Amino acid sequence: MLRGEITDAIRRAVMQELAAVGYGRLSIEAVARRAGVGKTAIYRRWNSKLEMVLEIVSRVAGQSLPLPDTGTLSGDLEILLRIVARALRHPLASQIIPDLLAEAARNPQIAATLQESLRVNQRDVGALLIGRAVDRGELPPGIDPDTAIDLIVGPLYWRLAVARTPLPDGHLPWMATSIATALAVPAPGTVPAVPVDEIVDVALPR
Amino acid sequence: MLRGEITDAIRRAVMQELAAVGYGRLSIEAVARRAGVGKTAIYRRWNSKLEMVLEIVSRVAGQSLPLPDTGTLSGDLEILLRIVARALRHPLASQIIPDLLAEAARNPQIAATLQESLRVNQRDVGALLIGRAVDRGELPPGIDPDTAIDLIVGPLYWRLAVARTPLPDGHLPWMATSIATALAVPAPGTVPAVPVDEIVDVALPR
DNA sequence: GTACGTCGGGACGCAACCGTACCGTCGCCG
DNA sequence: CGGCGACGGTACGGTTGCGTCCCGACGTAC
Repeated sequence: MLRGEITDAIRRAVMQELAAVGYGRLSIEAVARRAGVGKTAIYRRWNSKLEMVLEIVSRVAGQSLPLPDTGTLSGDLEILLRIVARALRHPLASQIIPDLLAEAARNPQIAATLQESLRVNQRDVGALLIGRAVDRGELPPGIDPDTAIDLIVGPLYWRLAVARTPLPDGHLPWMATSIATALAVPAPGTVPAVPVDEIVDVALPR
Repeated sequence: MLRGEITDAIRRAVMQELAAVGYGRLSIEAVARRAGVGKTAIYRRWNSKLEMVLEIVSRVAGQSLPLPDTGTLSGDLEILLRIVARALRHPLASQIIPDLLAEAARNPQIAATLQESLRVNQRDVGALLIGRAVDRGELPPGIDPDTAIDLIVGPLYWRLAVARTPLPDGHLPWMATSIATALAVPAPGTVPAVPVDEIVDVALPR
């Protein structure tokens, strides 16, 4: 019988170590040291560093969140933004999430796990919000959920997890309405307004 | 006299190694191996792994890009988005950028360097675009450059560097106009009365 | 009270890398 | 043509981590 308190201590230590040094430099010995635990206790539970991290992280990330219907798209968006903002402000999460996402770019297993526990969830949330808005007549039908998620999560993620600039008070409601406005922009005509290919070529030579 | 060809080979190897294993696991020996070079040649040029990476990366990232005036905000945005999209699609850059940004969250030196070579540049670009748009009457004055950057770069960065989902054809023009629309959403509370000084500051960034 | 299994701790051989030092070679500059 | 210096290569001692094994100490269930 593995003792649950020990397992919890290891889990906690992995999250802290992950935040402190990242996945790349995470070592089993450091985790054991931080948890006040023998290496044996870890190897008794997981077979490898990858397996351990994936199990622990996906357990945390896999929780689905309730999204109440506020009656307006921008209201729904504001709630979602608040949830995301709170998550991204968490000292551990704000370090671990970008780190693992970067690692996912080179490790298919991590990518698959995050895909499953994060992205699928997200996509459903996006589809839900849009579905409601379409039903209310706030948005035209036919919006791509992926595109919507880009607009909704992208700016906030950039601000909090990449630029790491603090958010002014009362910023989220503005962001919500401004995203709602952007989502309502209809798909473009076939011809782009400006021929820019040559300019781009000049700016970034091959 | 250090031989420039050797320096170039090392630079190239560092970028490749950075993309392959990330900063955390980057080792001098692996760089030397990949570059076909002795460790001596590396230590003769830089004192540490951090110093080496910072010098090489900031040299690449520090280039400022010309942003022609297309006559409309969405046109300007589309050019900027194309440039960013091309950069984020570059196989090396798309791995290195998220990795270093994640690392920056825990290493102040990396954060400072990236801040200087990337973010400052970006902020100026944002201020430039907005300034033009305000002059044309496309946007109300008083928009925060940081906020604008969030909306402009966030969705695309999320899509290409985080979610890593391919971009549908003709997506960027839509994204540009939809971002332009979002930027025009007035901030809650402070719509009309903006001091002239701020307008000038936004329109003509120093 | 006895037996079993987990516990922390320590030691193992192996591998990778650090940063330095010392080679003999080779190419450039004077 | 001679010398200086950067070159690749190799070896060094030291550190860190791997994954495994064994130990004596608990504690719990029976």
